Amino acid sequence: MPSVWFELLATCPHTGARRGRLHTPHGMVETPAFMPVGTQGTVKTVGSEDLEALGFEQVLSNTYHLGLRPGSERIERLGGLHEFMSWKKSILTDSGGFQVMSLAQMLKIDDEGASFKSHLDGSLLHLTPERSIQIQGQLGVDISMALDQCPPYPASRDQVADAMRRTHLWAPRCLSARRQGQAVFGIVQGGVYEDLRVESASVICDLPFEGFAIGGVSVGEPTELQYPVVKYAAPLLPVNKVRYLMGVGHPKDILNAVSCGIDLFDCVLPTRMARHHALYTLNGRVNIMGKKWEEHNGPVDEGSVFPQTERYSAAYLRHLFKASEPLGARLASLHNLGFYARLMREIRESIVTQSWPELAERYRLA
RNA sequence: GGGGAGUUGCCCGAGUGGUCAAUGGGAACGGACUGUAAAUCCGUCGGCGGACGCCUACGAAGGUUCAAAUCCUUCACUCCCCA
Repeated sequence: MPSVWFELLATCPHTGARRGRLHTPHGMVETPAFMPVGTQGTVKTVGSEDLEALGFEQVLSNTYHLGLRPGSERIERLGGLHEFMSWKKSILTDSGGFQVMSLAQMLKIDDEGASFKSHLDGSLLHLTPERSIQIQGQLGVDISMALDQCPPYPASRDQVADAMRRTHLWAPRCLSARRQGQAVFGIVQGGVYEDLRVESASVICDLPFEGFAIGGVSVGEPTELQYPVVKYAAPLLPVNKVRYLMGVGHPKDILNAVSCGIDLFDCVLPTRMARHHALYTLNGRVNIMGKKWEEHNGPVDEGSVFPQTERYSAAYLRHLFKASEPLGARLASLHNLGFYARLMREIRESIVTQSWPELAERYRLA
């Protein structure tokens, strides 16, 4: 048995939704699942004990950022990333592929790899597929992502095809660079072009990865373009392996993708929105800085989510943000992560109880 | 009592004759954010009207000038120094 494997428990008869379990060295992840994003080994403003209390079973962290600071060798000497951030459950790391896009202006890329000029001090970080996998191995995470080239949106078909070709070139090199027992997920590229997605899936899914991801979405394309990609790309991935949609997304995007057969998600939205004073509720996103909350002496979201945040009034939360008190960002982060945790829990239940339409209706405004 | 500095839009603060409804900050109000260089970025911010514009504004009142936040006179208030 490989260190990471997927167990499909049920499939929704009406949609493509799947209920499953992702088994990792640091425990089981009930899917569909959402991973909070902890780029620098921390889900901003919340601690590992909070993530446990919220019920998350896997977090995402980042190869590029941790490789640069404090360095993967140091983290390895300190006992690995789990030990470093005192997180006992599963960790998946992004390979740095997203930074190939987001930090493109300080990057040189060729078939060999990507050379970053560090955003911290200008020093050079050479990220090859081998080095990316090596760093993730040193971090000791449960799941490493293959290094890919994630093209931005908009990008020409030629650029997308070129990024895909390079991603395919790198995929086998990632597999041969892994440590004994290191699980690696492959990434399908191809942008918004169906034929490229088909080609990419056939290449990537032919390789012995432990799981498969759809990359290159949620990079700025409109929803009307993202949904079709997920719809035709998800079924191209093996049924018996976990399917991960990278970087998604809004609650409605997650609902859509689950119904297309996606099992795993990550997104900065709940935590970033929280720091930008936006709170998720079943009635839509709320800007807690808004004047209307000035004297609202009750929680923003009645009947919400995380007891630790429900005790605080909207007026108080607004005040914390107005006064730039860090507690505001923290409470809002807990609130939003609580919202996402509940969303995923209800998604999992709905697949089993076959109450998908009711669920979709419940989150209609979210 | 004598000498000096000052009073600008919600606040701080530039501006010393026309290009000023007035630079910059902050506050306030609104918006964006999807594998995090993001507790960030963008917009509005005297009133009315679509733009052009008109009205009211730079302590108060008068004056000089084609033209004043800017120059002169008086008054009010604030701060500093010397007695």
